[in-house]
Amino acid sequence: MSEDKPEIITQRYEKIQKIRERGFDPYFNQFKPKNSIAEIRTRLDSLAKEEIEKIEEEFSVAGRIIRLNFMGKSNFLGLRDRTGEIQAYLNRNELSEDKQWLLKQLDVGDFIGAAGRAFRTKTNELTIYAKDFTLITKAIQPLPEKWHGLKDVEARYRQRYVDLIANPKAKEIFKVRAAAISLIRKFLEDRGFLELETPILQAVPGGALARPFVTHHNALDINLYLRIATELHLKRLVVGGFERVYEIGRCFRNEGISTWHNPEYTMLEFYMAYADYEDLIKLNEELFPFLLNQLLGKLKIPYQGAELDFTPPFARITMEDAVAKKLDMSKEEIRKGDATKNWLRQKGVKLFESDGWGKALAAVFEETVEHELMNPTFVTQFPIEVSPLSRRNEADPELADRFELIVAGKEVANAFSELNDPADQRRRFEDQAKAKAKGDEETHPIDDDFVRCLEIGMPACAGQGLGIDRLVMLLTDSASIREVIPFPLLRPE
RNA sequence: GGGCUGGUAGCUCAGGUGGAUAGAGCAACUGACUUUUAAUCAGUAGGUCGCGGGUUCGAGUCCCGCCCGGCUCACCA
Repeated sequence: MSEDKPEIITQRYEKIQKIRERGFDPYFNQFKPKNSIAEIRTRLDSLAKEEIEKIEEEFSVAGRIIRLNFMGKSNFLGLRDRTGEIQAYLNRNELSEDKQWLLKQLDVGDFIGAAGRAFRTKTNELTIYAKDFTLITKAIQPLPEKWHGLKDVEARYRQRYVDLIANPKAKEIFKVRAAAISLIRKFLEDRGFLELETPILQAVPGGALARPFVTHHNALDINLYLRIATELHLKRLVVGGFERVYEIGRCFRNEGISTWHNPEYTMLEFYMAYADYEDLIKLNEELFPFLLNQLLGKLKIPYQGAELDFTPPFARITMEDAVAKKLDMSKEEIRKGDATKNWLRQKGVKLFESDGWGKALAAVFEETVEHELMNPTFVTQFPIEVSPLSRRNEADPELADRFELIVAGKEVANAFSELNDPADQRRRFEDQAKAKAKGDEETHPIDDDFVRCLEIGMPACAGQGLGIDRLVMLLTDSASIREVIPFPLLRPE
């Protein structure tokens, strides 16, 4: 309560003092509401004025005051709990002298409890006719302006608790997020998948190509990495006998921040024995329609001014065909690699000495085709060179039985038939090490235990990673990943 | 890191070419009001104009540097 605080804050602290002096507790915790607001609305919303007046039952609600209309003896308070909003009515003449005084101390943002019969006002608004009220929590900070809300993007993320109160859309996004994750669990568990948790702190950060965060364990005096993927541990569980296993968990990548990248993000990975990547294509064509129907009730959804059509089957194209068509190159030219590398050099894309035709193809794809694919599209048959954990295509060992699901120009899922030949896996790791030695900054580290694990024997298997945050962006028409993460990473204040 | 763009009251925003005490709405404070719901009416108060320099008789406004954002490119799942 120093002099430099805004006047309004000082006033509120003084108010709290006065409330205490008058014998009220500004942080009272013994009010137990009997009813949720949604429950009351479900019962009474459809009833007419006369029908409601016949109901003698008293309802008791608690919530945050989101609106105050005090007009002399008649006082209306808009209340919001986790389930909805309802209005309470208080007549000053029916309150004790102390409560009349306390009523005048209330501000938007406070929590109160109130009980009474229901009625409809003359404007037909369902209202709780409260004969008394209880102050539950006094708020100090005023809430943002009532009809513009909190607009300042930085303030919205830094003080998400205010954003959630002031902007209904923000709250809605996180409800959709929670519902989507819940439905994904149901979808997988209905198909016999088991959810297990694998280490976040890892000695070897594998399962993807990305720069990790480093941390240190004091007792063991070793450096550990925050996981960049769950892949290798989940496959270890498949080897151990969990033939259908998944994890929804946080992954961490020490890379740039953008509207599609947050340093920590949530990924679903699942692995399915006796399946191949074609089976996963079918599974995705069930999963996405399931989610969309449950959450939005339709398969064509708006996204940033465009329309995304999730009606299965989704489009399919091989990476080579896509690039060959886009740049008017023959597949033979792509396999030689010179044409794609030249194209990349012309575009100013950095190439490493170790890069082969596969890296070049993948880079060209990302430069040209990827961002143009709006409707969900399976891009299949990735080069082995960029797929160190994927099974080789039987007909063409230069390619992996792999696909990425691209939506709105962004990768939403990545899946493949899993490599389970330990000798091949060791060679792939060694190739990665060679590329690293030649200067490639992003390679997969050698994981000897994982090779040993494959020697124990992993059944034929397919697995997939799916970015939950990006999925929620699509479901909620959000332009930035920060909108769908409650507390996105920001520079400290 | 580059480009563009922003930071003015608790919140949302105004403040051509530099000019006198920096404005509005909401929120707040005082009062009126027995069915309001963007309540209304009368009155009051609230500001290191992101920070630091500079130019000028005079800077919210112009110049330089810095801090913190947003979009975008680069980088990257």
